[in-house]
Amino acid sequence: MTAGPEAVRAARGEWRRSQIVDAATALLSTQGYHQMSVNDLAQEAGISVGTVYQYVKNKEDILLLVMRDILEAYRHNVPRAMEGFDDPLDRLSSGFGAYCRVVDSRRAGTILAYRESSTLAKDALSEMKSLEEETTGLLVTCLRECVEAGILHEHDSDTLAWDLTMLAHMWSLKHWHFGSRMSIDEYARLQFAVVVSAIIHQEVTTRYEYLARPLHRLR
Amino acid sequence: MTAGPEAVRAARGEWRRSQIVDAATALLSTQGYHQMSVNDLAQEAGISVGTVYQYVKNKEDILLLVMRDILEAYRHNVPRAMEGFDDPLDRLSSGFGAYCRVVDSRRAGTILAYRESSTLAKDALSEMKSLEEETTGLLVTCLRECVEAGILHEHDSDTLAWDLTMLAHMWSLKHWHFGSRMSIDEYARLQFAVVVSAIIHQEVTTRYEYLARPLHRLR
Amino acid sequence: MTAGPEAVRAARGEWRRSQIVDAATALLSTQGYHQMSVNDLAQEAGISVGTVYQYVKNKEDILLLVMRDILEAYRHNVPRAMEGFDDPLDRLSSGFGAYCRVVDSRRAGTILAYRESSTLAKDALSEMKSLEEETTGLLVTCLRECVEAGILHEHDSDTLAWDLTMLAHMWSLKHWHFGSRMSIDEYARLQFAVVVSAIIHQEVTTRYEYLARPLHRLR
Amino acid sequence: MTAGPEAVRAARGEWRRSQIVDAATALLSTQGYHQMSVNDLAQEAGISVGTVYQYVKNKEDILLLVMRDILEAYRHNVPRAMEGFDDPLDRLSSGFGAYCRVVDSRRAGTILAYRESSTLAKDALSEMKSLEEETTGLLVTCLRECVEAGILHEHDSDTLAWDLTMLAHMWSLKHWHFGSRMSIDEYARLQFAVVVSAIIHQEVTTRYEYLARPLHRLR
DNA sequence: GATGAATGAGTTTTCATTCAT
DNA sequence: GATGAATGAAAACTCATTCAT
Repeated sequence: MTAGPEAVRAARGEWRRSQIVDAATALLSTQGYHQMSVNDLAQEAGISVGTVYQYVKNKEDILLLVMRDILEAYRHNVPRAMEGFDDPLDRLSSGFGAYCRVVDSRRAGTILAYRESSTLAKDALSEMKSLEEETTGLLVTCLRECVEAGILHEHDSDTLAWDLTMLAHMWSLKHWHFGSRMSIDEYARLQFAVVVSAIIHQEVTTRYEYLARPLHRLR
Repeated sequence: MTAGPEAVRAARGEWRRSQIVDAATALLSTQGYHQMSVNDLAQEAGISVGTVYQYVKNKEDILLLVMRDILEAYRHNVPRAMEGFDDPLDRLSSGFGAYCRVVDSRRAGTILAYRESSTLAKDALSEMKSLEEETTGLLVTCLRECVEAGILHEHDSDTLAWDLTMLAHMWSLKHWHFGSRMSIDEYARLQFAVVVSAIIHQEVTTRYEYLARPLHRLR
Repeated sequence: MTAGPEAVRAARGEWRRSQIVDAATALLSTQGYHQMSVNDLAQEAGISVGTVYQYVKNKEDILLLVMRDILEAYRHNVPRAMEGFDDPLDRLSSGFGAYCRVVDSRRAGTILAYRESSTLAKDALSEMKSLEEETTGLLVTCLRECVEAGILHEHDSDTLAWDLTMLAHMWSLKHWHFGSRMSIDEYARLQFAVVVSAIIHQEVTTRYEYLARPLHRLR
Repeated sequence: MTAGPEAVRAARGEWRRSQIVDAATALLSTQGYHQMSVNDLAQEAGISVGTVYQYVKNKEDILLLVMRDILEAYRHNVPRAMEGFDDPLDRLSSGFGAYCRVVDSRRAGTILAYRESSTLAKDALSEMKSLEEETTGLLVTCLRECVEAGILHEHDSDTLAWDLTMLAHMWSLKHWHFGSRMSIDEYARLQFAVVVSAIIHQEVTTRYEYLARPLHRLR
């Protein structure tokens, strides 16, 4: 069962592109996008400039590849982590935890997304935004379900979903502060508790203590 | 009482530098630091390139000037807003509000700080970090005082202070989302409530309802 | 009578080279030599770059092939058109007509010869020049025969032969002007009349009216 | 009477641009446009690349400058040479002579116009064409006046004007042939005679023998 | 002190050519 | 013989910085 030549080509393309993404991520974490020359990138990736341009349209395309890689990781891991939970707050917690773990696994890339999104052309930027909104949308939905289930108070779900997202990103953005003080799982649990305890119904706090235990009892 | 020639020089320097900061801020809000050429900047400022370089060592120096301008605004406005309150939670609320208003008044600059910090040289970067920590430190102190006063539960004050800072910055970072939905004052009040209601003592909620009213009653 | 393997190889070579010339001619008519990449050429020819380089030393070689193709067409068609005429002016007219028709059939190539001759290396250039002089030489000879036959006045045959050549090329070079106004045969007849009527003996004008009818009676 | 700073700037611009045109003409006469790198050009002109780009938008702009220089020379010299003649055939002769002398003075540029016109963008090309047509138009008008004055037979003035133009250009295009055999003035007289004697009225040939002496009596 | 023309190192991108499969 | 991915030298162009006026 031999694969056709297009399959081979596609596979090589994937491989090359991942080489490029890896090298770019490595370089971009220590320097800015503008500081990184394509020649440097090629060297880091162990290939020639010409080869880079065989798999990438522009330098901007490299950025796009890196950012798409992160956003795709969200899009893949977050929904998967939310499957199989009947309780909406459990679901939310699991989703947020997954989100944080993706952030942790691509810290450089997350920072990049903040730093360089203005570099992207109009349509690339809106592609990125809609990918981001897709994942945030899952959190919004889940928050609404918690309200319907009587777990959380009526509130501005949009804002709180963005708060969760932002606090997850903060793990990257302020990693120089948090990295040495706690693990990503502790961080996720802590920040989840901050947001949720602000809106949880008094009556169910005990039931969900394992998720959103009052902060003063977390440690 | 004539000022010496050095005083004249210093004053002119101040003036020129503020011209430069203003022009840079204007340009940087629509384009990145790397997209902004020093020629553009000079034109925007209405002076010549040569003059720019008379008051600035580098292009990086311009960035530094702009960022320092913001951080100085924090350093000046936040403490001033915290003066004259006996109650530590009132003080915290007022400080956070001031912080948010500075963020609002220099939205472009705030984004800049995230985008371009990697551009800065080592020592410039740590100067910026220590300026930022100085202001965050005020919030940390205040949170501790709230704990001592029995208003807030014992908690990780560092983390929560950074949460407050981060959520303030979020007004800039996600302004495309929030800008059209609420005013900066509503935003400040909302986010303050989120963080504080997570750790406020049950017994004092009523007393501080004007500050940290449960979210479901905020609107 | 089986052909030896070298014969097979030579035949394949011919075929490949003609593929290349055809593709090159097609591309060169819409874009310049420098704008045409060897990859484009290979694609147009339906073969791979590697194969192109198996039958061609350089990119310049491709240019040479195309130009040689035109000059060979002159070398082949012009003498053939001049065969079988007793009268030297008839012969000249037929030769010039054939020359014009070759120009018309390879308009792109003719322009190319003007555009890109500076691209050719020294020896390639002189090869081209001597091929061109070979054909022009036929016209020179014929003009001289006309003089000997008492049809044309004594004149500078070299110059007039080049005039004829140049005016033939002009059909390509200014095709945007002439293309829509007359056919190639009308054009050939017109220009032939211009040159010949300048030197024809008064006494024979009537005899040759079918060839070099005074311009004012041409239409 | 001091000139304003804009005047100074404009003058410098003129000077720089003429430096660039001169250097470009020199290089382009020995190599093609594509072979000429902007770095080479700058070196030849004795200035830096940066300076070149301060006075020129693109590399294509350089080509444009060179070609415009020639076409402007036609536009200036040809009408001037045609002034002050009552007789239209005298006028035509003088205009053609001037045209040929411009060709001679910018031989490299004339070849360039043939070689590189396809390199120009659409609108630049049509600017060039209309400049060329402007000058050719003068010849067309003059030919028509000769017809009206009963000097020349009714004929296709457009075609003959282009023939004159083409034959003038030929002095550049085939200079390797003609350059060593005659002067530009002899050449102009010869080619003028070729074209005109094809259409001159029998009755006036004697009158204009100084202009269009039958070719067999030219030498 | 102010100006802005000049500089040239450095960046992105292309493409002729090679060579392992 | 045929393929086409890989190469890297070379080109156009930019822009931070300097310095003569």
